[in-house]
Amino acid sequence: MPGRGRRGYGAQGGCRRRIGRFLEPCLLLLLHSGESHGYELLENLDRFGFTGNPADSSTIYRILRSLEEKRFVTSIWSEGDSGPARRVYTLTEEGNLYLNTWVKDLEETDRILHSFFREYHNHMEVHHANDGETKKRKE
Amino acid sequence: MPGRGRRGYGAQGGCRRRIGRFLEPCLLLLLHSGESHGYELLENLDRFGFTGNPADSSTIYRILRSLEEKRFVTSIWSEGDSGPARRVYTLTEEGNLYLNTWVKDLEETDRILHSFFREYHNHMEVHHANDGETKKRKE
DNA sequence: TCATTTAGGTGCTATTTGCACATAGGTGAA
DNA sequence: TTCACCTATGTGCAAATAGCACCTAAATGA
Repeated sequence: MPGRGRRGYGAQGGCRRRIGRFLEPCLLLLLHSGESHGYELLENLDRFGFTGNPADSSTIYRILRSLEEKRFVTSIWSEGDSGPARRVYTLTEEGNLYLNTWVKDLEETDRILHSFFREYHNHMEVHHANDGETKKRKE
Repeated sequence: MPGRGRRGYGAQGGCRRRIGRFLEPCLLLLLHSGESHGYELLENLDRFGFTGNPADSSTIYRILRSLEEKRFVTSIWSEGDSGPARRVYTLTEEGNLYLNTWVKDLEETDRILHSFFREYHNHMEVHHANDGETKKRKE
């Protein structure tokens, strides 16, 4: 394999395939259903089957701000009929496209994850089969 | 919901469920098959269905060192019959247990990922159905 | 001799995240 | 009316992670 230890790696930008920032697509999907604000989104994240709490509220607010910087959402302040003012976010057309690329990326992540499970179970099957043989030989 | 925006979140350590450091379980699994060194492990990572290259070599070497710090692997220098010396890693019993907890964690990640897909396809189905109705009304 | 392969590493920087904490309006009970 | 609590949005800081550029060095072969 040519010069693998040195540099290069194809200059495609490396392998960023992981579920860091996984909350981002969750928020985008929630916003696809209609505009909402941070605190409400935080509560609705429960739907995504996180065990326990999905994230710190600061993370949610920061992700929403970064989405706005990237023009994937817009926001306006809204004086509600009760409680303090809310920053209400709306998904943009670009945000919708971004959600689609996230989904494709997560499908790829899913494939990689399952190839790990395949390797794991395959190996463990053989491993345990060998265990059995060892036991047989010992008998 | 009580004081969700403030602090707390159960003090269980938050939600770290993601595939950051996903290479770690891959390396552990490879080492479960038998001792190996960094460069060889790098080549064998291909098995895990990464599209393109899995990672920078520096990442691999650093993960292996951190695994050793945590006593999940041990290493010795080995003067091979060809090429420069290699640092050969061996999985420990603790490392084996750590691999098992990784697998459980990844299975949970898989569940969360699929609950996202379920939400997504569910929502998009309804969304497109509504599109259809809108079109009908326009006709 | 000299480029290349094999092998293992360091330094720097950007990003992400969790935790603690700040701020502030609204609501209801004592 | 005071005070606790809920709703709502944020900042500051530290640790972990990862990519990229770069360094070192032995072996190999043209």
